[in-house]
Amino acid sequence: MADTTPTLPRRIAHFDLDSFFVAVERARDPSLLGKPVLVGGYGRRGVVATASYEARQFGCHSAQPMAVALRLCPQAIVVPANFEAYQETSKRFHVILADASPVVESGGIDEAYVDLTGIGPVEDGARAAAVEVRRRTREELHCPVSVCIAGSRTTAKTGSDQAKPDGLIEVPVGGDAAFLAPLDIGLLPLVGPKLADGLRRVGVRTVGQAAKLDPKWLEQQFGRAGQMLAERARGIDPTPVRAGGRPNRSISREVTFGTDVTDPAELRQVLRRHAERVGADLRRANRRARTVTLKLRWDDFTTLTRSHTLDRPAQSTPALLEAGVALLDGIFREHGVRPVRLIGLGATNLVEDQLQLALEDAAGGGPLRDERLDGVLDAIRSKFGDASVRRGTGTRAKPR
DNA sequence: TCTGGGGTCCTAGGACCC
DNA sequence: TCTGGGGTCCTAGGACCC
Repeated sequence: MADTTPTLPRRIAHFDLDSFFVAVERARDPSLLGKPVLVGGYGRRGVVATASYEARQFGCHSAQPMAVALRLCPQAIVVPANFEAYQETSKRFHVILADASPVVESGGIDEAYVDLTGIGPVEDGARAAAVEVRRRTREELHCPVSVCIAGSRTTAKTGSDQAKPDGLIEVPVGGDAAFLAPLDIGLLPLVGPKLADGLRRVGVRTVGQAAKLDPKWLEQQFGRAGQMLAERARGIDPTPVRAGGRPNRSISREVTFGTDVTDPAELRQVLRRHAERVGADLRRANRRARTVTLKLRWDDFTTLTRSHTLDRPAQSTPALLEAGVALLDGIFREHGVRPVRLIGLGATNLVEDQLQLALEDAAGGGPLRDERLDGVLDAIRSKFGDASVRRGTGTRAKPR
């Protein structure tokens, strides 16, 4: 039997908070209003996380080395990032969005997709909802937010960028391709520096020009990215907005040292901190890692990763640490000991936590004992802070 | 000028199995 | 004795995103 339900045209909104970190800092300290502000790392190797529009006038932008930004705009005020504050404001932002529609998918700390299909009157319900979100975000959070309402995620996301700062764009139903056509190809999500370069080499500068290329040829040249580009350049993107998003596929920690580190013992200590944090995240999420990945960046910026898939999915700090240390030792055997700029530890291949009792656990030693201890340490840290307690190095007397 | 930290997804080669 | 093709998993690296 044919479905005779009239289908409403999809109305997808993408909301994007304008220079979000700066906006939060200004809500905390209004003296920053109207001034060039750089939020980011102070240290020698710091980068800009967010630049205020006043600072952008001087050529400052995010991901730029702080030293470069300050050369361009010496009068800029540098504010270290307060992630807890941003997380808190982000949470309240998502509550406002949830009042507009049940279908909200976070796209990061400062942006979200909202499916507004069928919200309010057909003619202007989506727009009215977006206007209300903008009003509340401005009044309750003191954050300007730009938005685009369109027929797909790709168009909405591209459009919210065009709406900045503090603007609203509504692409008429069926008008996605026409809206995208004149825009620079690099503005389309999926098209980063490499793909944009490849496309420009064959004379493609705008989205409209990409839409005219043979999809088969695009796929041949650029693989899956080319295949997706062929569709999205034509305004085709049926990807749904998933309420609540999806669970993480990986959990990791990494740190760049202010000064390169060569001492393996010091690196192992940092790895221990990483393992504690990754492990705590895993346990909080009730997941286990099948694979552990070590990431290393030498002083010359070459970056390598080594991973190991475990016999038994792990969650405990010692299990993660043991795998990480073995991988680190392997790299040193392979390359010799060299100055390290960055070290990271990641957990991937995550699975649901299903406790499997093995004989060695029943005997009272082994992984389960480690996990009970981790649980105690997690509880103490959540009460008294991260630095309050640390595992002794001798909790497992391991024969070598 | 000298390059953060947290993620997602894709690719490609080799091992291994049928 | 020599030679297949397909599927899946693992690993390393890279593009891309905020």
